[in-house]
Amino acid sequence: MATAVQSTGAKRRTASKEVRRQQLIKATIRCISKRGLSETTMADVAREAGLSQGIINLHFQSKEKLLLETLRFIADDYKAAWERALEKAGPHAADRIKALVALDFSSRICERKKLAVWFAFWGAAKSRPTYARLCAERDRQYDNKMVSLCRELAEEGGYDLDAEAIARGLSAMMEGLWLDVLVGHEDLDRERAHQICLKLLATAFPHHF
Amino acid sequence: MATAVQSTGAKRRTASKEVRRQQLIKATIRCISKRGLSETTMADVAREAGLSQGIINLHFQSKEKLLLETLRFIADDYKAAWERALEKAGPHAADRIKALVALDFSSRICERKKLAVWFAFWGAAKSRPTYARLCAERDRQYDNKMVSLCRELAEEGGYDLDAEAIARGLSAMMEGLWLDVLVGHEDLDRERAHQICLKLLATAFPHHF
DNA sequence: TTGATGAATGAATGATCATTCATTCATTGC
DNA sequence: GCAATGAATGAATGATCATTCATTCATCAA
Repeated sequence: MATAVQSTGAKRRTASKEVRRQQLIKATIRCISKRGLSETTMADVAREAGLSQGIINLHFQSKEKLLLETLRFIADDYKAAWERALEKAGPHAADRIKALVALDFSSRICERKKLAVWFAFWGAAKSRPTYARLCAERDRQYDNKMVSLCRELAEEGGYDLDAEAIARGLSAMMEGLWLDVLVGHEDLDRERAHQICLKLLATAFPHHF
Repeated sequence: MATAVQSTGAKRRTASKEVRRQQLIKATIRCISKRGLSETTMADVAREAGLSQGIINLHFQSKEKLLLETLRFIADDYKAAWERALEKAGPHAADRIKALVALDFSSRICERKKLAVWFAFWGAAKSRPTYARLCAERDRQYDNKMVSLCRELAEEGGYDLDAEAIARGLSAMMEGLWLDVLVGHEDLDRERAHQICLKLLATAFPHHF
């Protein structure tokens, strides 16, 4: 049985499971960012993907599972992005922190479309333990990395401060700035938000930023 | 025509418009924090308030209007709380900033029930311009106050830093920490979150914190 | 006491939506 | 070609929900 992934873009009416699932998840992201999480219907997603009504239940069994897979997808996407950013960055802790901050305000990550999806899920997290678990896991891995980088920099630079507090504060600040970018604040664009984070780093690690 | 507000707690079957509206808004907050925004039905709210099906349409015309009034209510409540906190605080900028930060992590404001409501609305904001406008307005007033306090402190203390960046960064950090408190992070409670903010202030304004 | 006013009820209505499934269609191995 | 396999369709179903409104009930002024 051939489960090989078909090359995209073909006009085949049938495609492999994996191709269809990706296609539907991406359509879901577009719908959520346009309409919101609860206003997104199965029919919307199917139409957005150019497919028929029943297709989602065929591939995901239920709407709930589609939404979960969508959350998993953007979480994995984000994780892959920061891991790649760390690979590209130099070996020095300061550069690595700089790379993570720059990534969070890059056009690839900090676009209103994607932010809308994150906050849609965060907003539903309290009453959906499954979402909360996934989101918490994402945060945990990222925060751990940030904490260890800040510790490294503090030690290496001879700074006397609570590195864990700085790291967690920085992570939180970035999420808060995302919210500000999303919710309005015409005077707060990605550039300015990025600057604000660098200012925090400059007061904490004056020799390095 | 008597529009006087009835004393609360009475067992009268009928009550003034204002009393009923408050009662329904508070029931809505409880429902949203339990069930989530979109999972909250009119029947849920009416039941939670101990009243009948049709009551909400009688007092608010539509579900949409009920939700809007609920958002307006918690925004006003928050604003009143920080204005009161400022009145109680001393005249010095450092004390006033300290009071605002303490408030955000007080049990009265930083409880998962209320945070859940805030994030439910923020999560829907992208696709509901009316929510976004209300939320943005809340932030704008608060941020302005915080910026002017940080400027004052910077000047008074002879600090050489971008006071606006510190202020906006601090506001954002508090929102981000709320999210972390809400979404999981067993190791992050209100106390620890409060500490983290104070650490930021201590690195920015070392003579005052 | 009575009649008028308006608050409150809850059964009925109709709209929206997730889900199902009988059927159609494309692909592949023989 | 010719099954056989499984992807895709979309009309039909049933559940959930906001909203309506005819009716009941409480209050108060005369």
